[in-house]
Amino acid sequence: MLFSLSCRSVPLHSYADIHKANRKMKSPSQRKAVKAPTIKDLAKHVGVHISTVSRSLNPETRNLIGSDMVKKVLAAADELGYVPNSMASALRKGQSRTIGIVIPDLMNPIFPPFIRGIQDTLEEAGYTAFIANSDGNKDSEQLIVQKMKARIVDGLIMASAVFKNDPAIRECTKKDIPVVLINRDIEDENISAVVNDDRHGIFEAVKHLAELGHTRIAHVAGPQTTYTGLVRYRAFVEAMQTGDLIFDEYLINFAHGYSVQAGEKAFSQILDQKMDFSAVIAANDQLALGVLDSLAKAGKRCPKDLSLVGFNDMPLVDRINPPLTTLRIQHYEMGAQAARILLEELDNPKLPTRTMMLKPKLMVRKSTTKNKDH
Amino acid sequence: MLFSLSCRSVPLHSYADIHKANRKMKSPSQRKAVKAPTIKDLAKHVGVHISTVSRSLNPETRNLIGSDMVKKVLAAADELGYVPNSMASALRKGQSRTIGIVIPDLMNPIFPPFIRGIQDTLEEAGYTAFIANSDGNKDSEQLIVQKMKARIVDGLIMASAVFKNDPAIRECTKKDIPVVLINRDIEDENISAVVNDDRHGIFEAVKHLAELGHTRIAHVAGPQTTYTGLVRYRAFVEAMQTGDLIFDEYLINFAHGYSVQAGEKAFSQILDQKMDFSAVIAANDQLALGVLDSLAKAGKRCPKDLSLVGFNDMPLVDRINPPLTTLRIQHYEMGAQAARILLEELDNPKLPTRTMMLKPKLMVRKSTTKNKDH
DNA sequence: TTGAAAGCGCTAACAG
DNA sequence: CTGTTAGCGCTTTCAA
Repeated sequence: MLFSLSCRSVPLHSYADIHKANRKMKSPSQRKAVKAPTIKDLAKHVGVHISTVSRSLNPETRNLIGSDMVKKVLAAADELGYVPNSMASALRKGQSRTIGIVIPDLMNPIFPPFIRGIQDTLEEAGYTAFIANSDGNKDSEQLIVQKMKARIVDGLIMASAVFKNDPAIRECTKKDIPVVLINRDIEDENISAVVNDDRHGIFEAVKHLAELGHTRIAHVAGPQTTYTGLVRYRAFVEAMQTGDLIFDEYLINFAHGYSVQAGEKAFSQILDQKMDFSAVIAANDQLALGVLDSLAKAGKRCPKDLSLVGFNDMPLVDRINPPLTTLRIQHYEMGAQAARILLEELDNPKLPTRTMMLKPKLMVRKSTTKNKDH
Repeated sequence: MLFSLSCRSVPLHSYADIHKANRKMKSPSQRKAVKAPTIKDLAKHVGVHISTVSRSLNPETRNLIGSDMVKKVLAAADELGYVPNSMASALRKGQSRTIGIVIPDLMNPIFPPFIRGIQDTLEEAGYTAFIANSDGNKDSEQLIVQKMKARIVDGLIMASAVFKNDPAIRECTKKDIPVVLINRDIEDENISAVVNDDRHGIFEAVKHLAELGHTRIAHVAGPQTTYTGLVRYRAFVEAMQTGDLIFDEYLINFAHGYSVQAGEKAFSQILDQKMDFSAVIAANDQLALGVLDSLAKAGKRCPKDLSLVGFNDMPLVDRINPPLTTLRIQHYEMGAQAARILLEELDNPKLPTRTMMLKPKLMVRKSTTKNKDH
């Protein structure tokens, strides 16, 4: 009953708090209905015991029952429109065939493909998912996990894991409910994860720019509190220190969030330094859009005055002006993999955890071009 | 220092930190399954009967219990980390505080805001949602509804209702489980719906173009098997037959789906007729993108040679080339309204059904301009 | 104000 | 092969 999976306001952790939050709940309605037939009705209709019906209905135990009996039961089920009550079954079996997905925000375009990948994979295994939005809030994330557990989810896929010391995750590992991280790896717990190979992506971007003759490359980094922000930043530094590139830490600035505005602000500050550089790699597409805005305000143009590479390949960035060179992440496939791993761990809890890394693909478009000063 | 520039209020995490954390990591075998405490454990811990605990926990029945008792129980619940098993409660109460959402495809960018609106509203009432994708398939939709009912959802919000004679919907009304339609109204059943005012939107678009001097306007219509496709088409015809506009049915062509490709094909066929027109309204943004592609292939340019209006205001269409004039739908608000209506019907099953219409807003951008031939 | 007891619908031993 | 029985964890009469 205490249920609300997405929480944006005040952090609430105690049991009492949860109930307080729900006090405005409406009173239950007595909906009169043609109440759904139960297994009992079915049994009566066929003239056998309910356990016979149960066994006939379950493919795993069907072999225990005479095939003509099975046929009769199935026919009756069809006739009455019987649908088993999965709550009852879940209660009895102690597993709900439900998993929880925690993401920061469904409206962020990178998440729908993740989720679709998860859902499609889960569905084949007869599982369903609850989706909750944490809005990047550590506290609400913890509350969500609590509520997910109330729903007795069999497992969890988290895309919003805070980088380190995530209490929500600890909560799960403690109770031994399997968790798979997606898009974020965490190193202080023993948990499986599916991540994009950010390092590879950044190296690809740098290589691409280097081949175009760029040597002085700036980086609008993401918040270093996020996995992607940190990993891409580190990869950038590493990549720039190889080959004939000129690494200059003053060409790096950190955005305060993954928004267009944050990108614009961060890049403006780089621009204000009046330093020499001919290309920039943004930690994601949103930031890249901000770079574009900042550039426009400075009266400069992309790619003529500056080459730009994004990260994510969000929908429509191939049609903006100029079409953005960026790294395409296998979002859907990552979701599917995460689901697969979770399913396996559900099946065999003693399985060792693993981290799977999928490579992104550089989509070369019009926002990058040869360095003319070269 | 540049680095500090990026800090939020949260501390930075470096790899060094992580390794440090790693070293003191517990071995995986230490993960013990501590099975969640039940109400029984709680009762034992406090030394009272489970029904006392149940009553103390539930705000509705809490008044029946001594306030010091309540306090003790709550404290114990907190201490043990007790989270009630909502399956058990659902089973007992015959109501799950869960609702189902059926959409064609989560990856279609118009749906996430719908869902977020629904989720946020539901959350306040202590409800959660299951989301299922029907991929526009009538059969899978019906299957989904069946599964949802197995999950004992208390109600349903459907965005994928086939326009007419939807068996899935009939199934629900038959069983008296409340349904709210979103983005699609249905005429042969008595069901509440929340829709965008498509007619208003099309009229706004036509008016806008008329004011720019366009008189011959084409329409790339959506599939007439969909609610939006049909309603927008009809509105277009109606709008064109008022004022000084020149209506010509040969300037209308129907796309076979809501995809870019379908839009391109449909518009190419209009173009092939070599007729005179200076503007086009596409039934949605995807189709509008197709129009842009078709136009480019024909060596013409927007808005110089043709003004274009889309529908939906998808993310980033304001940044494509040219920024698309389109109609912004209140997706999030529609979702919230649908949830509100469902909640009310859940609360009071005898409530008369209603249809709510939200007005879209014309976002004038660069894809429309004055008709120079005028 | 609290306790006892009866299930919600289903599954899984254990018998026959 | 099929029936009996005992719950899963919780809510809710009905008693006390």
